[in-house]
Amino acid sequence: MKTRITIKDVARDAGVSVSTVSNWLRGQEYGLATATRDRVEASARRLGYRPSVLARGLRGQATRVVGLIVPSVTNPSMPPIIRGAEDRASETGYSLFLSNIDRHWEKAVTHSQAMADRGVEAVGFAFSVPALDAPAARAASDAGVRIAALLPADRDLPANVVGLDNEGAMRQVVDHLWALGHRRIGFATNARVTTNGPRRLAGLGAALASRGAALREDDTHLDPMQGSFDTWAEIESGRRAGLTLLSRADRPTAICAVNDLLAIGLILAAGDLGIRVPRELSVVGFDDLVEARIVSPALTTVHVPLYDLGRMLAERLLAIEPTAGVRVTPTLVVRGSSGPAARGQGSATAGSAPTGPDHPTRASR
Amino acid sequence: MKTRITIKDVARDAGVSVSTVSNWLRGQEYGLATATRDRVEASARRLGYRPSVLARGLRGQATRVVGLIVPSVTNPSMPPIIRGAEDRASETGYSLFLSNIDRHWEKAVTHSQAMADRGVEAVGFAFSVPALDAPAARAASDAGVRIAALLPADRDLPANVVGLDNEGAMRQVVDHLWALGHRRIGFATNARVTTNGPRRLAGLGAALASRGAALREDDTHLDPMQGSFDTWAEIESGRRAGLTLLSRADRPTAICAVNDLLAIGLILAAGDLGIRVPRELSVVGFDDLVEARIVSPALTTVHVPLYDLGRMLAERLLAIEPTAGVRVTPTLVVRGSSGPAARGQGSATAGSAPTGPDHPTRASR
DNA sequence: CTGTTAGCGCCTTCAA
DNA sequence: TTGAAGGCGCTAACAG
Repeated sequence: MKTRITIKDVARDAGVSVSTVSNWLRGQEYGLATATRDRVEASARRLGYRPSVLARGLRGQATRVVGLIVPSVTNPSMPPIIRGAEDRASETGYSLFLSNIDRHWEKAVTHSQAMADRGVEAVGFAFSVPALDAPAARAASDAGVRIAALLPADRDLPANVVGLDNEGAMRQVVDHLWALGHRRIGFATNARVTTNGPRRLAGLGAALASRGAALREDDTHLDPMQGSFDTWAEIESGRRAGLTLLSRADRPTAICAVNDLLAIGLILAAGDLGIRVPRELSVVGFDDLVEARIVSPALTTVHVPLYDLGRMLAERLLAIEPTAGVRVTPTLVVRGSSGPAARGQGSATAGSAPTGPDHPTRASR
Repeated sequence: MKTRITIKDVARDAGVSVSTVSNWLRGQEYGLATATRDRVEASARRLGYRPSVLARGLRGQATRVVGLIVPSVTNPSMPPIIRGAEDRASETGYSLFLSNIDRHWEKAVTHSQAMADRGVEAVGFAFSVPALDAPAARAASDAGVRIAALLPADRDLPANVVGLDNEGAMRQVVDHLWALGHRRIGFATNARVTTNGPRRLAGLGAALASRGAALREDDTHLDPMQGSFDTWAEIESGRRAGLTLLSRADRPTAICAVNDLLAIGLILAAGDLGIRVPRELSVVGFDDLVEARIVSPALTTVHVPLYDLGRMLAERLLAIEPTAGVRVTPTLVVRGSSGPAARGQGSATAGSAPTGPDHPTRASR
C-alpha cells in the first residue's frame, strides 16, 4: 500500500509550484515554457503520477462518472444495453456505476441516491422508471444530477429519453402474420413486464383493429409470475401462458409474446401439448436475444437494437445540455417459428419438414 | 440544479459547529447530548442533507466503492456473477463500478487505473487475469487498491482468489460418460477461453488416463475464433468445432465442450450432420447457463454456481485483510444431451423417442 | 460535551 | 510565465 503521490510531489520533484503542474494537467491552454512543461511531464511520468478524480470532483469539477440503473442484470436483454452504455462512456474517459435492482423498484431510489452521493454526473434508467418524474429520478435530479431513461415511446417524447416504438413494432408483426393468413392472434405477457408490456398488447390490438379484426379477450394471457426473478422463471411464465392459451380446441393460430423469453416458453408449451411450431402454431417474440436463435425452431421476433439503445442512453448521460428524445422503431426478423396459418383452426395440414419450410426471404439463424 | 447542502449548512441551521454534525454523522460512539443530537438530526432531515462520499474519500476514508472488471458483459456467464457481486456489495452499502473490456485484455490496465483514480477501495477481476500479478492487477495494487480475482483453481490457491476446480468437474463428467459406456470422448474449445479452457482439457485427459483410456489428439478441436466477440459467434465456433470433429466415420461417441455456448454449437452441428443427440452422440457442456435448458435436447452440463462466485469475489473485495482463497468444485447436472454410447461407433441403435429416454435420475429442465 | 483548526488533492483567482 | 493563497466537504486531533 504505497502512499498516493500527489500534485505536490510532482511539483517538488520538478522544482516548480503546484499550480504550474495543475496548469500542465489541464492541457496546453495556458502557455507554459516548453522547458517547464518537459520537466513537469518527465517527473510526472517518472513518479507515476495519476491525478485524483476524487479531489477534482470535490472542487465541483467533472467526476467523469455516470451511473446506470438496470431492473435486472440477469435478464438477457440488459447486457447488450450495458455494454453499449459502457462502451460509449469509456470512449469519453467516463466510468460507469452499475446498479442492479432486481426489479425491486424501491431500490432505485436508494441506489440513485448512493450514486449521487458518490458524485456521479448523471444517472440513467434502463426501462426501470415509468416516467422521468418517478421517485428515483426525482431523487437524482434533486441532488443536481442529470438523468436519462430508456422508455416506451409514448406520444410525447421528453428530452433525454430513448423511446422504443412498441406500437410500430407490433404493426410489423401483424403485417407479417396477416400475410401468412393468420386472423386470430393471441398475446402472452406477465406481470413483470410493466412498461413495455401494455404498449405491446395495445399495439397488437390497434394493428388488428386497423384491419377490421379484433384481439379476443380470451386469446390474451397475463401470467402473475410471483416469486423467483430469474430468467428461467420468465420462460416458465411463458410456458404457463402457453398452456392456458393453447389447451383449447378453439385456439388462436398465432401467438405473440411480450418478449423472447416468454416466446420460448410458448414453444415449450406447444411441445408439451404436441402442437407443432410453425405448422400448427406460429410464435413471435420480441427483443431478438441470442436465445431466439437457440430454440428450435428459431424464433421469428422483433429485433431491438439493444446495444445502440445503450449507447444512445449513455450519449444523453454524457451531454451537458438536455438532448432531444429519440424514437427507435425496431424491425421484425423472420425465422422458423412463424408460418402459414393452419386451414382449420387447430388441425394440422399435410406435408413439410418438421422445422417448417425454409422460405427464401427468411433470416437464417 | 440545486446547490449541494453541506455539513456546514446543517451546522448553521442546528446552531452547532460542523464537528458536532460530523460526530453525529459517524454514529453515536462519541456521546452527544440527546438534545443536540435531536436538533442536528432534525435539521439534517429537514434540509435533506446527504454527506458527500467524495469528500470523505478525499480525507482518506472509505469511499465505499469497489470495482469489477469483466471480460465481457454479454457473455451469459457474467450477469449472474455481476449480480452476485453487486448484491453482496450493496448489502454493505457499497457501490459497484463495472468495467467491460470485451476481452481486450490490455483495456483491463487502463480500466483498473481509471477505477483507482476514482478512489475505489478494491477491484475484482472475473476470469480476466491469468494471474494476480498480471499488469492490470499490478496497476491496481500499485495504486494502493486491494484486488481479488475469479480464477481456475490451481494447486496453490493464493489469498483473495475464488478458484474454480475445473479438474474436479471434468472428473465428474468422465464418471458420468464412462458409466454410460463411452470410451472415446472428445473435447471442443476455442481460442477465447484462455484461462479455464486448458484446465478443462487437461482435466478431461487426466480423468480418462486414470481409467486407462486416452484422449485422442484428433478428438480435440480448438477453434481459432477470430472476429466478432458476441455470444452467437461463440456458439458458431462450437458448431465449427462440431463439424470438424463429427464429419468422420470414425468419431467419438461423446464430446465435452469447454462451455455451454460451444456445447450448443455442437448440438447444432450434430443437427447439420443428421447425427441424433443423445442417441448417436452425447454432448456435455460447462457452466449451466439458462441457455442449457433452452436447447433441445436440454444440455447435460457442469453446474457452476456463478451467483455465489460473484458474492464470494465481492466478499474478498470488501474485506480489509486478505481472505483465504476458496476452491469451488462445481457439480454435474444430467439432462437430455447425454445417453448410452452407441454400440457400433457412429451407427444408431434401435428404439427410444427422438429426445432420448427420460432416465429417472435426470434433472428435468 | 462541543468548538477551533488544520489539512486530504486539486483548481482558481490574483499577484509577481 | 509562474507562484501563493483560499476553498471544495469532510474528518481528526486538540482545546475549551
